[in-house]
Amino acid sequence: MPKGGVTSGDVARLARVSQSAVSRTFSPGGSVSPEMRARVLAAAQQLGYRPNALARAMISGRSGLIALLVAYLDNHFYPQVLEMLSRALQNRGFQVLLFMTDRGRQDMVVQRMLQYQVEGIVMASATLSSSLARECAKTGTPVVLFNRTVPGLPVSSVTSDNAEGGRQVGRLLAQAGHKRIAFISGQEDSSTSRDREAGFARGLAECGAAVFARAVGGYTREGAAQAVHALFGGAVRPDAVFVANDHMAFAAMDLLRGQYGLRIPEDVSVVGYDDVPEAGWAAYDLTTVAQPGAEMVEATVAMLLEQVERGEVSRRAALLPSRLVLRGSARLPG
Amino acid sequence: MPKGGVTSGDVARLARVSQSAVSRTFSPGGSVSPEMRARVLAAAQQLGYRPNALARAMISGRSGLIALLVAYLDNHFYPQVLEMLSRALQNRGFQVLLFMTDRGRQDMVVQRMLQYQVEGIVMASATLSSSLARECAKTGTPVVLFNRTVPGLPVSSVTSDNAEGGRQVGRLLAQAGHKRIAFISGQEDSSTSRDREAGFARGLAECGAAVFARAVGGYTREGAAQAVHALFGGAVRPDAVFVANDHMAFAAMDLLRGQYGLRIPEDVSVVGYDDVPEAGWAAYDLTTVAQPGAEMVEATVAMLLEQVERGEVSRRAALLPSRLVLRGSARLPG
DNA sequence: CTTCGCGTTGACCACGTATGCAACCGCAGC
DNA sequence: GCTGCGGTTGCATACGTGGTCAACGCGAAG
Repeated sequence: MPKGGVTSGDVARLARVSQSAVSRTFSPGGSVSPEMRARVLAAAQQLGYRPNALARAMISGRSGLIALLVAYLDNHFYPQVLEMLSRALQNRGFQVLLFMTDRGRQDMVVQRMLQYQVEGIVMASATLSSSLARECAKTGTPVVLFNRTVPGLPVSSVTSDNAEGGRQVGRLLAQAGHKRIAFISGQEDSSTSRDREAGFARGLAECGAAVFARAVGGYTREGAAQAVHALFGGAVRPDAVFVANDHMAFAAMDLLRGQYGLRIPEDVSVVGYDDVPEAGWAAYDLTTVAQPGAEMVEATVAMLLEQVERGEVSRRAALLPSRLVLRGSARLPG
Repeated sequence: MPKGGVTSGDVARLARVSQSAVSRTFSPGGSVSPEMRARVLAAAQQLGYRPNALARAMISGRSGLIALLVAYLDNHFYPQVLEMLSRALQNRGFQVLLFMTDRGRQDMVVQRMLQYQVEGIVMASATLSSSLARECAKTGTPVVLFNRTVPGLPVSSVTSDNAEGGRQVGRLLAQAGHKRIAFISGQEDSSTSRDREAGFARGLAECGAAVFARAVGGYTREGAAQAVHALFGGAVRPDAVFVANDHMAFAAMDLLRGQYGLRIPEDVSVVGYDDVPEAGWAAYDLTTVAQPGAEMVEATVAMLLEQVERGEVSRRAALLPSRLVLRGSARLPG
């Protein structure tokens, strides 16, 4: 029962070479003659040697670990992103250390990440306090906010153009002739929700329209349900709703059709945001704004790894274009 | 620019104590006098000291890392599991190292996990070759298969009672008076799909019925669509379908309603498996078999950590009860 | 006053690997 | 034949921490 402990020394002894030779054989760019390399590899193969990544990280100062912080996976945009991010980092030789925010203990989580000497941090659907950002900057650990911005922090961010996406939705609904256009927000303090709403209002204004009513959905199904009740429980109902993300839009559609007996889009148009896979499913067929998930992931990885390679944190922001996807849940202009 | 390098030695120098004292202060159970502990903590606070988890792992032989291997996150059962597993392990002081299977390079992935000295491995929706299983056993790394079994391997597994779940579905559909009951399988080589199908056939047989037709769905939406075409493209159509998981069932329902113009459950009953959140959404309202995700996660964590604590791998299997959830997508008996 | 014992502390080594440095070898140029 | 040089190799050290062991101080018991 060798408790997993075959070391470079063991390989060296079997191959009758020095431990340095083994190390050089497994480090790219090491100066090793072909015959020695062959002997070392043969011995390593025989013993089932595997370099200890932790020891390597200690001496080289490069752990190869990237921390990934996620708040929740209910919104299916994030599992998609998680999968793509993980694959991309894996292909570039990095490992993903996954953290789920435990509300309130967010600072603890970041401490744990730094204890593990992660080389970079990606925060998706999670906020970073300014004190934590400073702490990361002090240790030289680059941070990239995914799908979120926090002005004034020494961290980078990758987002899609939420304002422009919202604006296009506003123009679409106004030009389709809707008269009472409502908005269901996400979390009020999130930059995505604010930007989408601001763009939405601008798009409406450009067409001489304005927001008829608004309610807070908080990015949850329950919140969306309450928002729908608030907007549709009164005497005069909206004839169109822009919901801050698809996840809430599905809840809203279920409720509008099931409980309020409304037809979509005949009685009310519904537009979402994200273009998660379910938006394309026949049961919802949701008109929405597509976030360029793949491009956002690619930008995140590029931005993060560039800082890792250069060894210094910088503060950049990538803003990727979003795209309106017309489906059947909203009336079309003309 | 102190490149993140404040060590226990730095703290010791500032507090005018030995490095051992700092180590003892941060190791639970260390013999330290109150005043020394206070001085050390003050110095650590002042310098922003954070113990290096990698160095600690090297000397203690306990990395605190658990590898989590996932194949895909399209099926929303897995994001849920991922979130719960991650939270549970996090709360017990372990960190999750996430890996996505890159088809074909699965052995490489396991090698990487072992290089990082993970203390345990959870494989969800991913298979383990027998050679890899032996390699893990050799290093003393416990492995738990989640929602999958592979007989004959020296690894543990946690599943729900797929056979019993399938049996209940069989009885339900037979007793509801359906005459042409079809089945859409998942991946043919997966234990979940095989068990569900076997139980399903048994449940039907108990009521004097039998499977009318079957097709392979492969656990993907595309595969499910092809299966639906295969089953419903002919002259005589099934009047009930048991789909091996919810993810495919949604695709089937979309197609049956949209393309075949069938009403659910009046023209055809549809039953799924997993009880993912969308199954409860009004647009689908899917009768399905609930897998006890929370309990499965709890069992996985308990089983894995028990082996980690005891320091030896064992081969156990947990089989948790599943529960039929009656909703509106299938006719009821009587 | 001596001795014993307990609680605390520090010097030292180990974990497994990467790397600077010196030593070594062989070969070409003079 | 001697010198110099490029390519290899081994020795020793460092990374940051946990644990072992001996030393130390101090109070209590004899």
